[in-house]
Amino acid sequence: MSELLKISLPDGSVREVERGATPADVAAAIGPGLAKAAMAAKVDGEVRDIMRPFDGDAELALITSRDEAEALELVRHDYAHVLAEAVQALWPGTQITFGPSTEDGFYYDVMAPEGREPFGMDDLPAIEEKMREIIKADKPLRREVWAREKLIEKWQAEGEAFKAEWAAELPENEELTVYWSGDDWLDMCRGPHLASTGKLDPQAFKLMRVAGAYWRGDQKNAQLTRIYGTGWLNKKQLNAHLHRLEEAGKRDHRKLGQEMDLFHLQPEAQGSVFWHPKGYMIWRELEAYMRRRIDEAGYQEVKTPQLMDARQWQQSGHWGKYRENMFVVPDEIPSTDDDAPIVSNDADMMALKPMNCPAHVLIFKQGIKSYRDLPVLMAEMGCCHRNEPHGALHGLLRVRQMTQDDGHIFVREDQLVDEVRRFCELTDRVYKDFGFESYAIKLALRPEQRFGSDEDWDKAEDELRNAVAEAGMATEDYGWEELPGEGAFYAPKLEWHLTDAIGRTWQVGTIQSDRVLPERLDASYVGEDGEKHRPVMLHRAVIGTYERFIGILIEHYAGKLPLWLAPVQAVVATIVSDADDYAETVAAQLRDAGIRVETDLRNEKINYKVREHSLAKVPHLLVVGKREAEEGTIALRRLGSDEHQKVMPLDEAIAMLRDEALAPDQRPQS
RNA sequence: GCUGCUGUAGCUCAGGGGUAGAGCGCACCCUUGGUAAGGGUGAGGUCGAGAGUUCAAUUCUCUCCAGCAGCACCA
Repeated sequence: MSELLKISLPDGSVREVERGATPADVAAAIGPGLAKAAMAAKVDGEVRDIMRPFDGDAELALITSRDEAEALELVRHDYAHVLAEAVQALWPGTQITFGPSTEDGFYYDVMAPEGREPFGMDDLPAIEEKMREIIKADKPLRREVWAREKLIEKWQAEGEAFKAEWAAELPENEELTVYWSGDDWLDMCRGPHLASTGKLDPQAFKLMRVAGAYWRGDQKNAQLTRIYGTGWLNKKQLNAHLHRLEEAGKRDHRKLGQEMDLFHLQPEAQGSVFWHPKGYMIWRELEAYMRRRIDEAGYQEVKTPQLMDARQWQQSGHWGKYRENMFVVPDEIPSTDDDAPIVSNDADMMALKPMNCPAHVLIFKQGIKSYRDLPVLMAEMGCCHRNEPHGALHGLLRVRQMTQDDGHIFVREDQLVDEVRRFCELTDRVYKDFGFESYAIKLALRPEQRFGSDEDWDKAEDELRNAVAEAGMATEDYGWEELPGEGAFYAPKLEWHLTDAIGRTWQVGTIQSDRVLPERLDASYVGEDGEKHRPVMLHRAVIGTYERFIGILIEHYAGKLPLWLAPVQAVVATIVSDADDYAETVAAQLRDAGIRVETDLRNEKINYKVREHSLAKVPHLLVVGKREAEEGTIALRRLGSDEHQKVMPLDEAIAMLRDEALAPDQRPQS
């Protein structure tokens, strides 16, 4: 057997190296520049330490900072380890658990020593300082394979209960590795890592915040302190990231909602929105648009009760599986006697609806349905209440009173896939109308807590999978992914996700195929054979809820809503008070043409008015002075336009604005 | 719900054991100005709520409430 190994490089060349050689040796043989730049190695497609010897002949690609995705992943993982080492150096007795890289940085979950409070923001500067020390010490990171028993023993001896538990539970066939940092600290880790801590840039990371996180993501377990950081290849990248965060903060719908006077929230109605006139105008336009879209798609709109008796919710199954999230109301006249309880202990219960589905089944059940009547497409702008945990509430994106663009499609088995596919097309059309060029579709599979047989779930999951495939959307372009355990208790879900200003994704659209509820509420139709059959019920929403969707729209457009959605579409601003009468005329004519217009006749300079309305994100500013009043023109200034103004006859301006203010579905097809 | 941070004028924020400040906004006055802040005067605050320590608390301590970030949960 030859002692020389054949290492093929990306350029096709092959180098021979001694057994025991490492990718670092190859890099050094190629040139000192590469030796310095090489961070890790891709050996037969697997990213490995640059100091780890080859196992045999291999294909090798060296990873440098030019392979940005891989390089970032490596440094972030290393920052996480340095973070853990720093925390233990500062506070001996701290337990360490788990610390991966993330989208833009890293975190490490730790448990403060017994008797010490969880780490807080005040501790971060000291940790950062210690991390810099460790980086500057340029400690070699050395990989070793350990026997499981030895590893568990070590963790137990050091009081690392979490690590010990984890080491014991790693799969039998997995090789357990540790990484030494210098000679005095080690962590159990699969790797890979850089050759030494000194490869990190001490100025390219920043600890961002601390938060609680449950051990293994389970609320029943101990809560650890998660220390988050952002980490980059160099300081320039770090600063660019911090700048991006700042910019994203400016798009926050809560901030814009206040600045633009769209809505507010207050403690007396936690999680429920006070829509101001301007914010509600967006809602009205959105609702009108959705009505046109669902009319066109063949839905019939209904309206169903807010309050229903607990018995109804018991029958639908919500009482058993969803009660924690429901607002329950006693069905009793409240006592006005100061000495008596407001309601008796055994009052009958009602509940505000958390979903519209049971009520829609009740409508479906009125009268007898023939197989010819199916599919029945029922829609409701359904206002629902869900008793969400306080910590979950988030502006418009997570509320307790929400209005869904809900709908239920009752189908025969043979119609199911086709209807799901049609729905995929509807969502695509709607999202594109709002300029969402990319979104993600995910399939949430059966959860642990569920109704129905495994066969039904197999079938339901397959149907959704197939429908998306038929629509051509089960691809990477659509972020296609399956999420085990994430489905609703009654059905698997297809989910459509959009992204907010700082990159968090939110579910908006969904469709779920459900055989449970029609069964529980005994919905049926008469088939061709004259027998009773169960319809399948598709629960679906396109924009999800008006609250969330408007929140996402505000962030998506950074407040600069397209003309058709803008609450104030135009402002007529005067330069001199002599033009006041003319400005009123202009505004009146625009109003007659259906444009939402305001006048600004204040005793202020035009500069001031331009600035103010620009900041208020009014799409069009119509400036009128003496000249325009005499000539019957206006000077139009568009928000965000480079050209300053365009003087045009009033008629022309009105016709133009009227055309531009049409919703996407009302525009002539080009 | 859990962990951490925060709560001072309509908004953004400074301050600090002895009853409170700025800028913007608002009101009034002067100014009629041609495309991103003209000038002046003035009004406006139980310093999130409650309790404790103190001669004295907006400031220190505790409890609660709310907001923010994350976790868990979810549209």
